[in-house]
Amino acid sequence: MIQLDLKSRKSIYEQIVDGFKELIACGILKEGDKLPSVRELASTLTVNPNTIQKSYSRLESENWIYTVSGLGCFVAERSHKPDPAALRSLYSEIEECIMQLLFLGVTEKEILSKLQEFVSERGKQA
Amino acid sequence: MIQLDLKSRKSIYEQIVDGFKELIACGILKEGDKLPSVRELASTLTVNPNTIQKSYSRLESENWIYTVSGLGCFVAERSHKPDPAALRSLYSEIEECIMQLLFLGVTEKEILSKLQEFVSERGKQA
Amino acid sequence: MIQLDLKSRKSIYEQIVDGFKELIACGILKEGDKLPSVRELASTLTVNPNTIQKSYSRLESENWIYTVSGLGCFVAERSHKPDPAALRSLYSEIEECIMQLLFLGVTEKEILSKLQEFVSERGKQA
Amino acid sequence: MIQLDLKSRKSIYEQIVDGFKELIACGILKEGDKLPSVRELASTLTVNPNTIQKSYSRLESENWIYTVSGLGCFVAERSHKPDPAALRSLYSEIEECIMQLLFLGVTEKEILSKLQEFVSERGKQA
DNA sequence: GTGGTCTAGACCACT
DNA sequence: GTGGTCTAGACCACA
Repeated sequence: MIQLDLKSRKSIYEQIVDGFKELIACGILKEGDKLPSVRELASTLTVNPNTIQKSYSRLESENWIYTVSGLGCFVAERSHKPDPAALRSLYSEIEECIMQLLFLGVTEKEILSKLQEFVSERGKQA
Repeated sequence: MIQLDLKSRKSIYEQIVDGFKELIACGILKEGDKLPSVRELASTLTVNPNTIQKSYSRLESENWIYTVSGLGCFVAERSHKPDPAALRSLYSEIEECIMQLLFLGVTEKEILSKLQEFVSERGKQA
Repeated sequence: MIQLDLKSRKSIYEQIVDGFKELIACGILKEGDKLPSVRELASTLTVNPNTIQKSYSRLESENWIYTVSGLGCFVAERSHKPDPAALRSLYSEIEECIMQLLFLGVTEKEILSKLQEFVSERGKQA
Repeated sequence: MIQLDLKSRKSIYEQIVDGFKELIACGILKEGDKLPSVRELASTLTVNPNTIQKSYSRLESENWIYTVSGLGCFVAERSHKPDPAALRSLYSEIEECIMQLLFLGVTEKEILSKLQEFVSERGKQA
């Protein structure tokens, strides 16, 4: 379900957080679905339970999942009043990537067509 | 020239790296321009020279600048054979951001218009 | 009668405890009224009976209800010699909240008007 | 600076979080002040550094402090656009306390005078 | 069984 | 020196 890359500069818990965000955003995990238990995921990823725990509590504090203690963690409902700070941070991350693409010599046209492709592809899934 | 934000989650050295990337990508710093010396920038930003040094090494290893020992650091020429791995990584980072924006409820239209704005803005400068 | 919110950070048993405290404090449940049986409430709320049992024990230990074995749980009489330690703890909890509200930029006036509203609203019900 | 009560039902890290919130809200710690280092506080409170770390990262995610990695943690500036969810949660906590005070037999008048006292006292400090 | 907290002790990146 | 991450292993409260 989630692929870890130990060589990555991203920390393990961050990879897990981003992995779940992706699964949720893609619709593979839907509202109300149960996430694997902390211990279970820890053993499948051969990672310490504390690390999973950290990932889950981060996801919870960012409102991607909610926790029912004693039962497990579940995908939260899609917020319709997104945190503006989160949006700003996502946009600025994209902006920086675009800047670097342009510098690396990719043409405006190429970038735009690729981006449109992403948006329409993902848009369908949602 | 470069604005540091201590409250940012980004480390200082990373902010400096990204700051220079932006200056170069924007065309404010052009091919062959000399960067400030390590000591000079360190005192301007009231930052440890080691931190500046680290930023410069990183920029050099990513081929944004080159070092002439004894003279200083200079902006490298814009590559026209971009590293395909770098491109892929940039695109996938953007893709993930887009996916999250869509999940957060931003419409395809909104995203696309914002992206076009970024691209054309940056495109002019370069 | 009692609304559970699984997404709440509060544990289920705590929500039940607080729910009954509210019903009693509001006067909806009056002195001597019988609470639903453990089994009954468990099935209404689709919750494990152990959880209900725990809530009831907690309410009893805090003197909100009393148990007649074989008959059920009943609302206790309103104490007129409140435990001073309990009062102190409640006041200090309020004090801390007020302090945080002030820090968050809410004006004294706003806070006071809101508090008066709470008190008079609750006061009527009791 | 911070008093731990091991008997409290509050977890240690939560007591530390609330302790710092209080110090900041009271004005004892002002904007830009440095918090004790993780290791230092850990040894003064004879608590594991991880526990302090958790407290600090919680305070950071709630925007009470900001972190400069390699330098330390500092009190953030007072937000003027408070998180409405935070306000709601503070108000509802107060409301519940008031409800219980009323049930315990404290009169409306007593409560209100006590609350006014709190507000005006704290208001002066800020 | 679930999540949550805590300790002990290690290692890394950044300043 | 600073904070941040990770492991190993324990214990608790809740369902």
